[in-house]
Amino acid sequence: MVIKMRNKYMKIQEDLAEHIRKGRIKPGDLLPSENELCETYSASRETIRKALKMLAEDGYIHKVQGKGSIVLDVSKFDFPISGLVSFKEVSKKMGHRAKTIVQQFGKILPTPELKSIIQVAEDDELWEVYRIREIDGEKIILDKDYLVKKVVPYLTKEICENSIYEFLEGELGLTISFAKKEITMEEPTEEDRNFLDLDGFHSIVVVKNFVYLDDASMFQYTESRHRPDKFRFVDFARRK
Amino acid sequence: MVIKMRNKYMKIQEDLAEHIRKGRIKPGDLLPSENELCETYSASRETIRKALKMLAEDGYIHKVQGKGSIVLDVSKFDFPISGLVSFKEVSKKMGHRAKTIVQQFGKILPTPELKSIIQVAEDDELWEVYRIREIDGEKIILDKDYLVKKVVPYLTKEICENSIYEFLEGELGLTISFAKKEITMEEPTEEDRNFLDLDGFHSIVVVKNFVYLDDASMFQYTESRHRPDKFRFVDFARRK
DNA sequence: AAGTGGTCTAGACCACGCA
DNA sequence: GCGTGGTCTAGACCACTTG
Repeated sequence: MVIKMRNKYMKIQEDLAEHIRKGRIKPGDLLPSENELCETYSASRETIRKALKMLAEDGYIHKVQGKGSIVLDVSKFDFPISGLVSFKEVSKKMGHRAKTIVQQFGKILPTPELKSIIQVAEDDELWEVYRIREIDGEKIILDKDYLVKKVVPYLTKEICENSIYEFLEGELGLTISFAKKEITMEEPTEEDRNFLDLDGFHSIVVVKNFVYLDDASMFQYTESRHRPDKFRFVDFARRK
Repeated sequence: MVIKMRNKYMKIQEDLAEHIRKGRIKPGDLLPSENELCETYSASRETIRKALKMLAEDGYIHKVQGKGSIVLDVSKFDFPISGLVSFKEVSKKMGHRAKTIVQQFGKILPTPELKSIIQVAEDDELWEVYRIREIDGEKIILDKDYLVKKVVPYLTKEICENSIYEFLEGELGLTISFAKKEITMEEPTEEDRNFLDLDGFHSIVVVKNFVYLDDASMFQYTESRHRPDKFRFVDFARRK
């Protein structure tokens, strides 16, 4: 178990989520009222509400004033790949035979283009890593990573073959806090054609990822270039 | 002004957001501490925290325990088209000369495929609306909408030429509460080729939208088919 | 009218960053 | 050790849905 549950409201959230996933409370039904949950978990109402708010954000329930919390059909919202999820996490979920090939690994000085994307000085070195993701024997994704060396002083090819994220968070103790993601379509470049099994495809899905640390400084830029047939992005949105 | 600000925490959130947007507090700076803000706004700490939480979710600030709330560079996060945004809202923002052509309008009985997507009975009629979106004279997007007639008893071609969302929320008083969005790439169909200016493009970005009402029942399914060169999706994500 | 969720308060203690 | 944000409490009143 990776997820720690030090806090009361997290435990409550996990417990309720478990109930919903296991189908002990059925979609369409109402959750017990907040006051009832206060008694069940021996917690104050604000604490219960915090747990319910997280469940709502994750698409487990929907709250209606004066009525209650409606349980949603979680099975409908399969594979919410929204948010920050690394390839390793995704491929684990999908159960595919996935493989990563580190195609390029080294240090570079920022090109003018990179300098405008990541906010770094002229002489701030960057790690440049190209990784090819193979699923069921086909080269599907090309990941181009750029990391600020000042923040990540140490990196090896072996680490890149596993998960860079795991290394950064586990070994280096860095806290990745938020990211901006941008999805567009592009013509495949020469590079794409060389590294990927593009067959007859005439376009590439480009996911640009701007990753920030806890102190709100950007330290990583990733360009994920996907063969279009294997790409899928799911998002759960609430109207404000 | 569309947004109502009945609540204290919303007013505080709006006020702080305004300060940040106007640059009165600069990116990288810290917001006043929560206790200071309590005094400034004569509010309790939980109320201030609720306002700050919303600012954090919208990407205005980033909170660090023991340190404070760092102001982010909002101008970096341009066009957050994430969430539920209708074509009319988007085209207004973009300032493009946009036009909508209602290509098809009528009532149908659900095909087996539609029945499995929207949960409706065999004899529940659906509105079927095809709309073509023209930007700068080019046919870029094909929107295929299916709405449950039991929920939307009345609809006209004229309404579809404007915004269906505005009509549903304004006139009918329906509350759209959440949606699941799915982005994939497909080969263009015969339909796509007929209705859109596809030129040499060999793929189509398909955005499937499953829209739910306040009572957690699905009432609309929309398939938005975009020419790939004009497509862009932006998402702001936080690591949990 | 009763019960639900939504907002707000005042106060307490904890975990973390920094000097 | 101080000040920061993070969690939790108990109680109050409001807004909304339903019988």
